[in-house]
Amino acid sequence: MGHDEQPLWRRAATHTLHTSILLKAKLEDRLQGAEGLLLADHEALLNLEHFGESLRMSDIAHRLVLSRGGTTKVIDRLEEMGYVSRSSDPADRRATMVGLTAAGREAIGRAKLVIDAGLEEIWSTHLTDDQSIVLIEVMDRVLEANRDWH
Amino acid sequence: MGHDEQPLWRRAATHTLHTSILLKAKLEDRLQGAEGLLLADHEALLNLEHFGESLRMSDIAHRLVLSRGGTTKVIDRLEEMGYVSRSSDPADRRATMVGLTAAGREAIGRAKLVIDAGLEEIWSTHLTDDQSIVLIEVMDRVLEANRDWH
DNA sequence: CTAGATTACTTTGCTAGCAGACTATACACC
DNA sequence: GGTGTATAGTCTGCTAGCAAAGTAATCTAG
Repeated sequence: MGHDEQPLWRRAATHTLHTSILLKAKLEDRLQGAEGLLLADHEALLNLEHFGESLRMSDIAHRLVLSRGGTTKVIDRLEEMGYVSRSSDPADRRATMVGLTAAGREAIGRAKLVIDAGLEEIWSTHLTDDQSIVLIEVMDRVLEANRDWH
Repeated sequence: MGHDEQPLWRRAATHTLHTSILLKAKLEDRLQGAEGLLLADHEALLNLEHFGESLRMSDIAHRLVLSRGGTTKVIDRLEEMGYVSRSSDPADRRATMVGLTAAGREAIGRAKLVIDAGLEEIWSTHLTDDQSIVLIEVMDRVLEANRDWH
């Protein structure tokens, strides 16, 4: 075994890919079990919380790196759960504004506990601060360099 | 902005998650465009290449961290493309052995070029060797600690 | 040797998300 | 104004993958 001659960055890339696919599944499983939310749902709620609580569909799509159709479905789900509400933008009647409801704000609070616990269990005991800093740097840089894709 | 008080490992975790979701999509898009293969297909082929070229379905499922049903579909696809062939294990007739065909071996060669080019474009210019080593260490450790899940 | 339990795989029904078509509104230029 | 073009969102198939039920072969007890 191990007659591979892979450059370091390639091994880093494949390890990162494998690990994060598994962990995404694990985290999503937790969140869905506890709150009936997908990670995409949670991200949408977080974005609404952070950015004015009233975003247009296309803004949400862009922030979630999701197709327009996918975003429609995410917001459909959240609206059905009573966590967000749609309203028409009077200034541009093509646009749909999405806002958090009170129930949505409560859901964020509960979800945050689940996510934190999950991430902590998965990651915290395995990461030193130095390693965390490297990860943040690298991921930021790579994300920025590839964000425009698609 | 940035009145967040998140611990470092949490930011590292979320950055890693976001980045790798995007990059998986980008890489898969390349591979599918060039060879009509999904990453799961490619992983299956690689596993067949590395481990004796004849694995049982359940071995493949385990290695790909995929459900049994999902594995059936992956192998269906690859068989239809002529890259693998199924045969019954004479020693245990419940089992299905999957083997690479010559065309499958060629496909691996072509896919490797696509994957390498994609990974290189995405990662190589952004990773120093030191950073790569940190990533490999961390991802290995985290994967190992969470592998048993599911 | 045969009844029940286990294992290996496939099939079926479901959900998430994409791509592309469609509708409605807004803008630009004549 | 009117006409062409771009944009916002939704709708309609389609695919990947899961979970759970179904089938077939093997093992274990008695």
